[in-house]
Amino acid sequence: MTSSDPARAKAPRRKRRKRRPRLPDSAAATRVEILKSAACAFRRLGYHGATVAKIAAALHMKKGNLYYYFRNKEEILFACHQYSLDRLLELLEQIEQSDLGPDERLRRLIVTFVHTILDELHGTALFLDLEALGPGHLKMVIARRDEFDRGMRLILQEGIRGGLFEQTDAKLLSFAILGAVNWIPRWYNPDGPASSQEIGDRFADYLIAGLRHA
Amino acid sequence: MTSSDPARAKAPRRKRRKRRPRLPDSAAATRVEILKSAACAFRRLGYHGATVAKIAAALHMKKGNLYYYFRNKEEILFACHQYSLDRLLELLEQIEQSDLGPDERLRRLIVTFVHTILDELHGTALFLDLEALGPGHLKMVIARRDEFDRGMRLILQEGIRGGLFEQTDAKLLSFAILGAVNWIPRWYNPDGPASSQEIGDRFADYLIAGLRHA
DNA sequence: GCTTGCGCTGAACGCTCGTTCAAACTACGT
DNA sequence: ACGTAGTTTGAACGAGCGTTCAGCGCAAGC
Repeated sequence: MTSSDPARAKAPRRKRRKRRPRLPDSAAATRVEILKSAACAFRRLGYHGATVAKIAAALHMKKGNLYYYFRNKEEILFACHQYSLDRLLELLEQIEQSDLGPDERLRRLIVTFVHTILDELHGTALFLDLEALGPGHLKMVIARRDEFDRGMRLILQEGIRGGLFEQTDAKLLSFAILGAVNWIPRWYNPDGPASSQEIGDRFADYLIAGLRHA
Repeated sequence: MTSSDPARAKAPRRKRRKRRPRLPDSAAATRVEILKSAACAFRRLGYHGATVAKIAAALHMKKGNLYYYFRNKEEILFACHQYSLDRLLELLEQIEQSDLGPDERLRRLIVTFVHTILDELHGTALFLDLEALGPGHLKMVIARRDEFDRGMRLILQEGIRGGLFEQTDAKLLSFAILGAVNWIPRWYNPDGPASSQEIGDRFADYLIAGLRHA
């Protein structure tokens, strides 16, 4: 017996949601498979360029079947973002609870960020195709993205206040770092000479060196 | 009989080109207006998300009129890339012909790059929506992009060889720099606190500082 | 006033895509 | 063997898109 269904009572906040099919647990693995295929297609072709038929074909499915697992295409995109943000915020929290110094925090953040994006998310650049999200989903994703931004900025400010880093605008710095990292999927080639570990290390070297006092 | 008759016999090399409308000179200004509107829409919505109707509406036109100036949507995208690459390669050549040192070369490249992208191209991130280009156009754009890449890498290698910059992989460095810069349009707000000049300066400070010897 | 050609429009066309759904298939408990 | 719940499919639909084109307004030249 399923225990009491939450949020069934009223929920006057939102428009009446269509009933969710309520999939069994065995479907979870397939859902993730779809997410990976979708993320890959979104990255290569953009949200509107990637058709549901292509996303399904990469898994040897027909497109109709995707609607057994997701309500629509936009929900797939949203789920991709949630999946990525889960990993990244989890990483951030780990670092915040550690007792490392600002430079070591930043290094771990960059190295693991690169590793996560390249190896686990198959090159899903973060913060992509945001405009295709519906207003409600967009708000959620932006809120969590800002949370990550803020965490990174805190590390930078900590380093600046402690005199470890040069005194500059932490906001611009964080944009520069995130830009360099988020751009990686555009040129990364898994069969190329540089491994994800190596890229993460070199990027961390470079991006942290620029912060230090001359 | 496999001779290559360039005129009309069979022309197996290229598909038969449709007649080019050959517009009068007065149309050149409107063409650029369309390019700017299109670039803006492509950036915000992606190539497939930006409809020709929206591109036209921003100029108070109807979509049919765009086909008086361009053969199709893909040609508009291609023209956007050519326009950007013209500016950027022009900038690169200016720098190469100067007698500045590697660090000053790189500074000028970054500062002017940022300024050009933000103020002149209205945030057209370079190398965007490449997958939407036809094979022929794609080849041209990639060739010119590589030319720019190579120019930047040369500056870096020059600095490394001269002992001014730390010894690392120039390719990865150039990717990091281009990523940081190309990501700017994603967060830049023209009405925000930071001007394009200021952003260019701070980015150049940071990105060059990371190269110097410790 | 008439012609000419540029700039532009409205309507129409195919085509592709997202989405729906009834039916079919599969694996398993009884 | 049968029923049932989980999963997949094929076909169909409607909307929206890129593209075409005949034709209209209009300004300049004769």
